Amino acid sequence: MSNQGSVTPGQDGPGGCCPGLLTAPLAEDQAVELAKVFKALGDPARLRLLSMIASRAGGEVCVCDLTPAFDLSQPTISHHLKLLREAGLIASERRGTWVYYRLLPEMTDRLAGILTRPAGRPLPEPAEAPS
Amino acid sequence: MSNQGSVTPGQDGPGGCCPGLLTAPLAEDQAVELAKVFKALGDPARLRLLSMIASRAGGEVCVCDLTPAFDLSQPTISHHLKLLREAGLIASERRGTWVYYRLLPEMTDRLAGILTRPAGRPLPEPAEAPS
DNA sequence: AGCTTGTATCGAAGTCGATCGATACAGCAC
DNA sequence: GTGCTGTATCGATCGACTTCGATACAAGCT
Repeated sequence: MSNQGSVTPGQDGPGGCCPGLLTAPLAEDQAVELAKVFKALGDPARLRLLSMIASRAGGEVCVCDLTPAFDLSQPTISHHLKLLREAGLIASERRGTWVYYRLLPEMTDRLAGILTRPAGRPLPEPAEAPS
Repeated sequence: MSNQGSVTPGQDGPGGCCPGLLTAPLAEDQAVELAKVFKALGDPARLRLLSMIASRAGGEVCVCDLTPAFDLSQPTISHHLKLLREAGLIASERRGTWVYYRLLPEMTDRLAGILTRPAGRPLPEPAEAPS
C-alpha cells in the first residue's frame, strides 16, 4: 500500500524548484499532470480531509478519526482518501487493524512554489493591438 | 464585466494571512469556498490559460492570442476563461474590439500561503491506538 | 444602414465525478 | 476455526462538467 501515486513529486527543473506556472507558459504535459493534483484539491471533503491530516500533531491520523467528522458514508471517505493518495498528497500505512494517513509535504511544497510569483512582476503596461 | 467573481480574495484571519489548511482543520464553509478555486485549477486547459496570462510581460493578454494556442473551440476557451474569472483568479477588460485578461495575484498569493507549512513541523511520532 | 471580426451565451451531447449500499478483505479476539 | 471490527473495492445512480455548433452581442469599417 503506502503510496501508489500516479504523480511524481520531485521532477521540476534540473536545479530543483518550480518551472513556474506564473512565469512560463506551461507545457501541455505538465498542465495535465498538475491538473490532477489541483483536481484532487477541488472538493470540500478532500480539502477538509487533507487539512485534518496535515494539521494533526504527530503527523498521522487514523481513518477511524476522520470518518465520523463527516456526513459522508465510510466508502465515500475511503474513496476521497484514495484520490488524495493517488495525487501524491498523502500516504497511508496500515498498523494492525487501523490505517493511518500522513501528509506528503513535498507535494504541497511544490504547489506552493508553483503558485508563488518571483519577487516583483513588471508593471502592467497596455498591450499593443494584437495580430 | 471585469470581475464578478464569487470568491472573496481577502478574508483570511483578522491579522491578514492564512488560516492554514496545513495547520488547522479547516471549517466546512472555507473548504467549500477554497474548493471552488482549486476546482478551477483542476483542468489542463485552464492551467495553461492561467500560466499564459500570468507569465505575459505587460500583465495582459488578448483572448485572440489565447484561442489559437489550443485545439479547443472558441466557445470552450471563453467558457474556461469565465470559470477562472469566477474563481477570482483573473479579471477581464474590454478595449475596443478585443478583450484582455490579467492575473489577480491576490488569489494565487492566497493559495500559495495556504499551501505553505509554517516553518518546521513537529516530528512524526506513532499515534496511540485511537478510539 | 449593412458587413466583418472578435467574444460571449445558449442548448445539447457525451463523459466524468460524487455518493451510496452491498460486499470483500485484513487483522484481532475468542 | 468462528465472529467482530475497521477499511477498501465493486456497481449503480445521479448530477456536474467539458465540449461543441449555432447564435447573439459588441465594436469597427465601408
